[in-house]
Amino acid sequence: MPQITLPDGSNRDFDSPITVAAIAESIGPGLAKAALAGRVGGVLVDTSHAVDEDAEVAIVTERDKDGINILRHSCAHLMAQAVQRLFPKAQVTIGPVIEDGFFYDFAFERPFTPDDLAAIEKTMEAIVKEDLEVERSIMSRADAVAMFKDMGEAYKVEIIESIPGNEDLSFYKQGEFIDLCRGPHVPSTGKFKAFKLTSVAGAYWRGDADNEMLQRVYGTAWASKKDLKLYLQRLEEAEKRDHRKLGKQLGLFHFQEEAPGMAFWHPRGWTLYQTIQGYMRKVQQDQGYLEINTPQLVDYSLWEKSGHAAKFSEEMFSVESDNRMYAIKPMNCPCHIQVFNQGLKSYRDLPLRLAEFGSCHRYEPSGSMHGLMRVRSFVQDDGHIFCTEQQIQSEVADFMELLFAVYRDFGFDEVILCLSTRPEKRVGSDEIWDQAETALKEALNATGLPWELVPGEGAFYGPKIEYSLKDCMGRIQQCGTIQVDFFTPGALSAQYVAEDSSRKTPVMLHRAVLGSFERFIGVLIEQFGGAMPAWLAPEQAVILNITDKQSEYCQKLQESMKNKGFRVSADLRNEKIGFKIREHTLQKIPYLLVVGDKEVESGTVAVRKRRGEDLGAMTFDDFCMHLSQDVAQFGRSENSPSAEHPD
RNA sequence: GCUCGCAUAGCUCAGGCGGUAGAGCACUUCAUUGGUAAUGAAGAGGUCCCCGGUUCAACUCCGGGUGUGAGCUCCA
Repeated sequence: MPQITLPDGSNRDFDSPITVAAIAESIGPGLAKAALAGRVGGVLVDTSHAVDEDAEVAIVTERDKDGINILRHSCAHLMAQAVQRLFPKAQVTIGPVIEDGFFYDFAFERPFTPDDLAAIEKTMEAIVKEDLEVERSIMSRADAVAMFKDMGEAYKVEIIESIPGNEDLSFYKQGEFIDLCRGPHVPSTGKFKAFKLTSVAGAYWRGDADNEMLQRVYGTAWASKKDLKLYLQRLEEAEKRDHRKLGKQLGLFHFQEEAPGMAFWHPRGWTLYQTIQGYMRKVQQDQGYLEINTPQLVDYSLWEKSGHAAKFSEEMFSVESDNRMYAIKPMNCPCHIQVFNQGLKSYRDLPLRLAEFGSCHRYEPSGSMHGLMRVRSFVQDDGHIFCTEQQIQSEVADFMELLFAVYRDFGFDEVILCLSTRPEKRVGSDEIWDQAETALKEALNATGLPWELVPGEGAFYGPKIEYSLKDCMGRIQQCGTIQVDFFTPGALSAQYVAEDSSRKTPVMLHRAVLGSFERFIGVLIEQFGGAMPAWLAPEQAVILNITDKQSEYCQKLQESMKNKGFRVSADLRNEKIGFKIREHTLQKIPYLLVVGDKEVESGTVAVRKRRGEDLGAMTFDDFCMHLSQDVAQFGRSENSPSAEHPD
């Protein structure tokens, strides 16, 4: 005699166990038709699920976020069915939901082509028209293995054999297609209204590069054609913010074949770069860092001692000269230890914070390179803090504070935090690891922000926190990091004299706020869609004359602003004002200063912002004041990307 | 590194089922001195990524390479 409580608090009594579908029917035929699944006591179930005791029940439809995800998950099954109709030899593997869509991995004798995708999509539409019922069933492991073996589905057999425990498994069948799946799923294949297959790519079985490569087909599914269209438009908009595209349009940098993965910075891009570096130099000085500089080329033996050669020799560029082997430095820490090792250090010298804008080269796999986000030549705002174990906690806390202040200045409010803890292969005692992991955890908890624990992914020498930002396509880009290192200082003989006169090995904290300048600038460009806030804009203002008559006055203004430290140019070409405004607006220059006879007479400039906002005429001094104030507030508040979104 | 796609003027892109190519913008010259997102006219500009092969003939077809895009793997 189940009593069902609906989300609005009302109760319904039923004489016997009742399915979610029947509950929906009892509420109304419209809801019954829209029902994709149910939520019983907070757990998602199929509409065919029978409720046999008192429970809170909600009907899940496409208006529910879970409903959309179920739709996407079922759409992956729909696609798998279509693939097997067209290509009976294709084997199914896994097909999960991802952000905005789904994918399914197939094992097939040849890769799928774009034409295949179109055919698969057509077959999917046909199956939707067939409106096949989706039936859930339970099978024992033995029966399931036998069935999939019989079907020639070797991967499914492997999946079942790798699932621990002995409980029965659930299956979903629609027409001739059956798949092992936890569910829930939509009640029938007629429920799909809008989907699209978006791309094919290779993907390793079980994510292991030693395994065979499968064919992964990506798709997206929505509650309506309109939602699908909006999604595709959103993608198009995001693509306009692509830093590679904007880098070209705004003349910031370029890449060319002769230097794969290495940027050529142009005047404007380099101005941006230098502005950021100058800012970081200042904030680090304020935090007690001492800036140093170390060689690009260092004898290979140092990398052997530090342990890097053993692990990364394939990814290091090397140079032979004078019968000596050098590596182009892939990181700065061994060099920083050399600086530390000069002269005898006392515990009184600790913590010693060394910083370097260190240029590094790494031979990244060709397929992993991506614009500025993943390059072979980059500069880190690198720093190494030499300290005692007791100082770890406060140093980590200070670093976190610095990092968040910097990110806020750049307009990043959303930072993804991950803690990677001890891996199986590691150095150092468990007590020291406990201490270091606790220090990092406490620093993370102190932020009050959510963070993710990634067990076993720490470096062999210590745990680490990674700070990531999202790019225009929602991909996660790791920028900042702090890592506790118990190993490298000892490996390179770093020591200090302790209070009791004994020699001790310092702990080293590797840390970077921005990480690679290249990657950070890539993310920054995408964050602002190229419309950099005034403090970062390579050109903060451009002065435009109406006719030749005002040229001299414009040049005087430009000179005066340059002397005040602003980045300003003058466009004195014989072009119409509308033409010039269009051009500099497209270049996303924050302020356009129009000067005609009126302005010359009154000593003013007519100020227009890049989004078209007209600030009217103001005296030249007032404008300089305005710009100073804008610069002073960095990327915060009114300069946030949402307030200053381009176009 | 792996899978699939792409590579044509400075940029963005057309094009031809094999007969050495085109637009818009940019550039140069001339005219125009015009008040808030494109003034007009003329001109110049290409080893159709590179190396092989097939062919009377290859930018086009085939093979290899390089770069690049999406994804996978990796990321000290």
